[in-house]
Amino acid sequence: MNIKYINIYNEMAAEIEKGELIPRSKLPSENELMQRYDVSRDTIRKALDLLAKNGYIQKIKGKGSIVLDINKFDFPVSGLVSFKELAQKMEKKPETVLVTLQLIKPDEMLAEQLHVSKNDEVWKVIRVRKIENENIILDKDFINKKIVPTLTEEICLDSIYEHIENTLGLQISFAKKEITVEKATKEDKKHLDLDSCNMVVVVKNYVYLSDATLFQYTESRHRTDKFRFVDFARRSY
Amino acid sequence: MNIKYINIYNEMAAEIEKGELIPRSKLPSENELMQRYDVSRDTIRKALDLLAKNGYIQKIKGKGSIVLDINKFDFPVSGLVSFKELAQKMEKKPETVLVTLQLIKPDEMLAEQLHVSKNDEVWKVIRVRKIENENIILDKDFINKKIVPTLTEEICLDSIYEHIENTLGLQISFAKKEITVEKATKEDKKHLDLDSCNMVVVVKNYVYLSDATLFQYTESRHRTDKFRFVDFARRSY
DNA sequence: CAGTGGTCTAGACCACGGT
DNA sequence: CCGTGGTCTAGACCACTGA
Repeated sequence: MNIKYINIYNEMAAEIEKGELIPRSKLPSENELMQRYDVSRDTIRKALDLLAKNGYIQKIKGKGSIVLDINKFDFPVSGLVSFKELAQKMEKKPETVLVTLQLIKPDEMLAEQLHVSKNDEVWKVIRVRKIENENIILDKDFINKKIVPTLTEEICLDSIYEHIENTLGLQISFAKKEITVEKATKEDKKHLDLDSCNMVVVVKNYVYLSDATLFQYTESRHRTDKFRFVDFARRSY
Repeated sequence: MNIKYINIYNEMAAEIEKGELIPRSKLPSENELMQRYDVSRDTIRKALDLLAKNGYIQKIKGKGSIVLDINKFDFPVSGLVSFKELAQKMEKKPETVLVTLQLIKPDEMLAEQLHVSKNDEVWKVIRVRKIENENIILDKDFINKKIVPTLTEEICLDSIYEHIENTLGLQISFAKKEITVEKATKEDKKHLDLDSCNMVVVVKNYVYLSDATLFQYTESRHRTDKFRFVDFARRSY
């Protein structure tokens, strides 16, 4: 990227994560940062706004910006502590099993959820996520075939997102999530190692590209004891 | 507020919510909006950035901004569908029962969570939220007495937040949330109408003021069947 | 090509905190 | 009082879209 304020953001975010900028200490003032990076104040402000939005710093009028303690925060990063991150934190190797990969005609409900007609084709991908040989998460993905024409077993076992962004050059832009707790279905019981309680946490995810087209609907069904969602939220009028 | 871009944001957000700006249609261009509101482009862009951040619109380079369908989105607003909002959507009268209101000395864990010393005093507030005569949510609040010196039964039954913002003039700025599913404790069973499963959704909330001081730790324990969390998330580098 | 949004600049004035 | 961040302006150039 050749965008100055994003470069500055990334540099400063890295410094905070590495602990080079000490939590609770003051950041250099905007004027100082202007000189240090040799950019205009507006550019510095854009970088600082990004840092603030993502929970790295807090700006206080008349005083300055202070570094927040991201470790005490148990860092949110992406909102959802995804399967990969979860596995990394537990220092265990994640494993993915592909259960289903097929093209289907959507039923009425799915057609509405994906904003496609009943005659369009949709990829249906079902994967089981394992940690320490236990089946923890059941991922059900539905992807508009018009947007992603081909999908292979390798892509599904690796990362569908990477394929979309890197190979197809599409930009994932925003998503709407919904989290509920539901009774486990027969499908859940079949694929997951559930405890006696038979409840699952269901994360429904509608994912949009940068041109606002909906391209994927995902349902992620988690074992309750392994589920954790962390969120950093700023007030916004 | 006398801040132009926030006024413009509020006006446009209201138009979208009322349906005066039609979903999937194009917004006027930034140039047009500059003239319409008689402000600079930067001001318009700040308003549009806020709209984008909160899921009202999507900006597309080279094309324009389009209005997103917030109804299809089942609108997130504040992230967490709080007790009040939940009750409003169900068109039922919410009811709050105050179980505990006292000053305590924090134990080690709480002292760390609230960043206070063991000799400081902390308000402990426990409330039960009822809908249709069922006990749905158990709210446990711990508030730094240094920041909120007085707390009465009336305030707890109304809204602690309103008291803090309106009466004390403090600004709530950001929060960190964590959502997990846990086995119900004796306290949960005592106060909530649980089903056979005895699980609760636990929402832990660390709330900060605009000067980055932590002033409240809240634990909200929900009956699983009445819990729902909605989130709109934009990608941010 | 013209129009759009994205980035960047330089300068102005304000409200706030602390001296 | 000065230094801080917050708001606002005017103008410039770029990359992208679509005719």
